[in-house]
Amino acid sequence: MSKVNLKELADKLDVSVSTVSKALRGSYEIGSDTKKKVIDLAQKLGYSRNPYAGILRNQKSKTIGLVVPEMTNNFFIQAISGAESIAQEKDYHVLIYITHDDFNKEESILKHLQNGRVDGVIMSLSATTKKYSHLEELIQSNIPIVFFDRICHEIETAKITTDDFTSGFNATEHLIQNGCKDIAYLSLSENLSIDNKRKQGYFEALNKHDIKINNERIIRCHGDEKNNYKQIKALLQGKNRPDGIFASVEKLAITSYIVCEDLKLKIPDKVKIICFSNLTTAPLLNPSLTTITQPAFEMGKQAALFLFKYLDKKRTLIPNENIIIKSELIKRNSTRG
Amino acid sequence: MSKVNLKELADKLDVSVSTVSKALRGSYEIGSDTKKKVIDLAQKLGYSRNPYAGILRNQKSKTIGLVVPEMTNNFFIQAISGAESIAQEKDYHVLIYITHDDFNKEESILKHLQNGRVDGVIMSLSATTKKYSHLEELIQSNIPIVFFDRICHEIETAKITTDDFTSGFNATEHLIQNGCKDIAYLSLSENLSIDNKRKQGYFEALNKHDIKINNERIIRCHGDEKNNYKQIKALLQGKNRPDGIFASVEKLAITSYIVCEDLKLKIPDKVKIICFSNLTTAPLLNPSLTTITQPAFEMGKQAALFLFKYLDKKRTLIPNENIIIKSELIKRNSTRG
DNA sequence: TTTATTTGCGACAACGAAGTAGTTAAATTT
DNA sequence: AAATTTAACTACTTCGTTGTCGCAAATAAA
Repeated sequence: MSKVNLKELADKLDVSVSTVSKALRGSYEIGSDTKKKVIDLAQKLGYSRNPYAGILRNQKSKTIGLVVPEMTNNFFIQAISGAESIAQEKDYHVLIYITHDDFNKEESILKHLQNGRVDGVIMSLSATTKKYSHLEELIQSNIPIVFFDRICHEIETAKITTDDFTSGFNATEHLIQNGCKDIAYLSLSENLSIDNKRKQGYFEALNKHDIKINNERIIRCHGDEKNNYKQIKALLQGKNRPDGIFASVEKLAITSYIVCEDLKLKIPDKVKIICFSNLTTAPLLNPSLTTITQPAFEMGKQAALFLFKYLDKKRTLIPNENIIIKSELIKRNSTRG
Repeated sequence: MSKVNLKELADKLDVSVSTVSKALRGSYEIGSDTKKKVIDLAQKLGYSRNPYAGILRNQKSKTIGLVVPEMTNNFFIQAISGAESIAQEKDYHVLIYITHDDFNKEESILKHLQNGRVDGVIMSLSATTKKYSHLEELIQSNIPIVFFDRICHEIETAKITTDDFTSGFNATEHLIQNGCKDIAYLSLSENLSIDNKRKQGYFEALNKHDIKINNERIIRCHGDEKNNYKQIKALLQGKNRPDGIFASVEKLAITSYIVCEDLKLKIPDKVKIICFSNLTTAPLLNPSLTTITQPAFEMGKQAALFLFKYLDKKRTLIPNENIIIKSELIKRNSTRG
């Protein structure tokens, strides 16, 4: 820790600690020559305010917590960057916590945050989260939460999402329009509202085009990488494999690509693939991947802006609000008709 | 902030604040029945320790700062994850700061960290950093730094890198062995030791195979995306274009792919590409990308372990130490001979 | 029984900054 | 010249927690 504090400055200048403190924050109570002396010495000795003393005094940590399920997903990286950019502007610090899609970890992290380490939280739910009492407890501890992407409907606050239903619909319709008649949906978790909305969009599109819904085409990819690989392989190697895949998240599309390569299934000839993704290399894949690209950076930014809006007001209860930012369907070769 | 504190518990139980404090931390000084009463009430009222009071008292923030140039690079993401995993184990919190490869931002971030907000820093230098006084100042403020990847030789501390020289050599030799006679090196920044080492390895390999070094083949890709695109395009569209590209970082390889697509240059027939990269989609690119894959997660972990080793000892001066973790050359189609 | 020792707890002083409520002295008004 | 205001500064408390020291009562040793 840096050692020079107000008292040291005060002693050296033969003034009181209060005077130094006030001089440094430019109080009108201090004469301009004293002010100058203080500021000069502070500069010279490299004084720098101890943040924790101020936090204790003011009960504001100037820190927000970012709780995300994983970092190995471009969506979250970009969202984090978006939130971080706003935090830097507002002179806030960002603590990052990763739940690894594990409910217990999520719970323990939120419990850790209850004690005021952060002024507010921006978060995206873990895929295994079904109970929300830990979220309610946090809010009851006067720490506001703003959700983005994997939101929690049950909690009253601001929620930033993309148009999951519409995008799910569009993605599915895009496959249909390119000739798919039998489309599988790769689901990440039934616990997640975004997954359900995307699936609803998928159902709706099938309905519109008079394609019968086949529950066997809903693949629940809840497990780890290996497990997902197995499931997708099982899906694709059967005699009556689907001719289209709609992956609800990036990593499932990647796994599908790998399965197709291993099974020597040509994309898009034998099977077409579309997915929600923010992969920068999507255009460079073999074949280039058709994606629904979410406004991740913007979502992170918006989440931060909403949080700060209420932190500034010192309001802890954020009223319900659903902010929806549109995704974009980018057609590439993996769905070419 | 949560409102129940030690005093409230003490009042309710008719004991002193000290007793409550000690009971909660399981001190031997407190009788077991008192202890139980305190713990039960704390539980019931949802007491949770104010971290900042403790930090102020103990002069330990239990927080480390992670300063990285960017997040849009899988290497850093994985390294961050590695460091974060150790921090979670050690019950430390992680503050993340992004310099965006901007020296001024890096300087201002480090200045912010001088006041003891963090107990230590793990960092990777910005590409535009040439002066190191801000780093020295941080250490003089008793905040230890551990470097990883983009290290600073001028500062005495632990440094985690990969075998950049050898990997650079191997990468270049791999291109040569697959038939390349004229290899360009895409450099990120002359300020970075890793870049220079990789380049030295490149030189060495050229020497070994009696290929004359041509300074025009060192492409300084210092600018933004667009600029890099322009430079790489200029490199590849001339009549005497190189037949191999060694990109020192991931994003330059991506840009090279895009340029090749735009110029209709077949990889690897017309030009072979290899690069340092931790891209998960490298095997799925068109063509699959030969990479030198760095042990990013492990490097982050090691950096954290070294930092904690000295934080535990309360030692602020970390002696010079170079930890080198080997990278792996993964041969794929972009360099097929 | 007297003297040590242990047990169980409380009072109090940090930690560093900030701000309230004084307290002088000088400047201004009456 | 007395009364009032203002300028410039200081003392002290607070934030919540920790830990040292001290103190009494209970227990053990002499």
